[in-house]
Amino acid sequence: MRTLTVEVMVFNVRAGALETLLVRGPGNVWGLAERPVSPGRGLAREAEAALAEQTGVRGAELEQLFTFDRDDAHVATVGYLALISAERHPVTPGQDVVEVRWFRTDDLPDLRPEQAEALQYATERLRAKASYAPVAFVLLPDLFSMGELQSVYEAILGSSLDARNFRRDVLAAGVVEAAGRTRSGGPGRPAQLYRWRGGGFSVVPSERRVARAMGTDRE
Amino acid sequence: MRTLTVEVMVFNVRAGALETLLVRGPGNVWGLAERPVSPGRGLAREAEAALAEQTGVRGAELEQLFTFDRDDAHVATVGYLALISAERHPVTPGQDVVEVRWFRTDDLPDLRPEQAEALQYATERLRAKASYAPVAFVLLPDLFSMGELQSVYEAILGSSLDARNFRRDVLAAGVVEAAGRTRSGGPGRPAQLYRWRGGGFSVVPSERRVARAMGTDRE
DNA sequence: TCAAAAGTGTTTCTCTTACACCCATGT
DNA sequence: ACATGGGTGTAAGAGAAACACTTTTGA
Repeated sequence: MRTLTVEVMVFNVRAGALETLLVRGPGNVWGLAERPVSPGRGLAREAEAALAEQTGVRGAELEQLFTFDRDDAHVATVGYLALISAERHPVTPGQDVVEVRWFRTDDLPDLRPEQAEALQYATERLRAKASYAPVAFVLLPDLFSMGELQSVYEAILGSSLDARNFRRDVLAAGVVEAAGRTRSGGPGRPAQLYRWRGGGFSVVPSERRVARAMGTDRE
Repeated sequence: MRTLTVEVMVFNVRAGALETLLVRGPGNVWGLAERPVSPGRGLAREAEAALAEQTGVRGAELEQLFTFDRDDAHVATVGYLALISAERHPVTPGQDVVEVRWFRTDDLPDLRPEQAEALQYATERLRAKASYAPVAFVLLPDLFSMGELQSVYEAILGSSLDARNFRRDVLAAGVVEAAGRTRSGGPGRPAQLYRWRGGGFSVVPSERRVARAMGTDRE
């Protein structure tokens, strides 16, 4: 009696590109982490469970996206959106899962058309969300440079930002504080490091709107 | 086996106030139009059916809002939002319905707490929607004055707008055309009448954003 | 003649964007 | 030396908000 399921669309940013987490089941077909809903447990809880069971990812922030029609036996599915750092959340295939892998969002394997559509919608919502909620901090380590912060936003928004405006607006928004340290590491001048300060993390956006959104409380 | 239901939150503007349509069932308790979902019919279709059966309202534009957790027997409910003109849509109680009535949104009867919460959320979403979608035209007759258009927006947004800015921005957006007639009727100088021209109808909004939003296509 | 709604432009301020050069390190 | 990313300020244009008075009707 699988009348209702949940499914989870998970995103990450790596090397300046947006990535999606998919699972490959016994049928050798890639798809989203999903799970039938049992009464009394709460939809968000079920979505967390689906994600934990099938990919090993725990503790992600989930946001309900949309409830999609499905076929006759499987009436509907409630889609959830999550944004996590791949480094902090190693994935391990659960039972009934052959493989779990990140795919670049612009280069996905074949998916069932409903899921491809749902992912398309999720990408749009994630972009919109970046302009009103401080979405990037879950993806970054505790200390990060302005350049890293900016490139996370560029990957999510799919467009490039002006570094001077970005820096000015982020600092003016006061959502970030200088850690007082710098990091040399690679080539180029060492970067000042920042840490995020603020309570929590959580449409054609401007740079200032992105910056202001970083100060918004979760949801 | 009522695992999934739909429920419909319907709004209207009358006398400058936002109103909500509620139904009173056999238990003498007020609530939203709702209905269990049968497999294979589509959620939006079911929501339309719930509204038609219980209130007699047909042909409303419905937008999916959110899927809410419910109790154990009744796992979840998918909430839909509709905005209709009370004048154009007379209500008639359906079978199993004792009474159907409009209530001012700021003066609702006792409702089950989940439904009161859902309505609260729907009101916020309606306000947000007014700033990006041309929401008011479903509420107005074919010919209407600037003042009427403005007061519909004021009721939805819950705040007052500057008449000069509103007029300028609405005309500049080109979503409305002068009908060439005026209407005397009440006290005050007769108003120029306008009709809406544009394809279809369908967050802290400014007056210009409201005006621009009137030109947006459905959804 | 009074109350009530309609109509009409301008100004100020803020927000947004575009834009070029020098600095500090690793190789 | 050179390649690479870091760091700094200003100016011009678009968008947003505030604002007061005259006009036309019904009562």
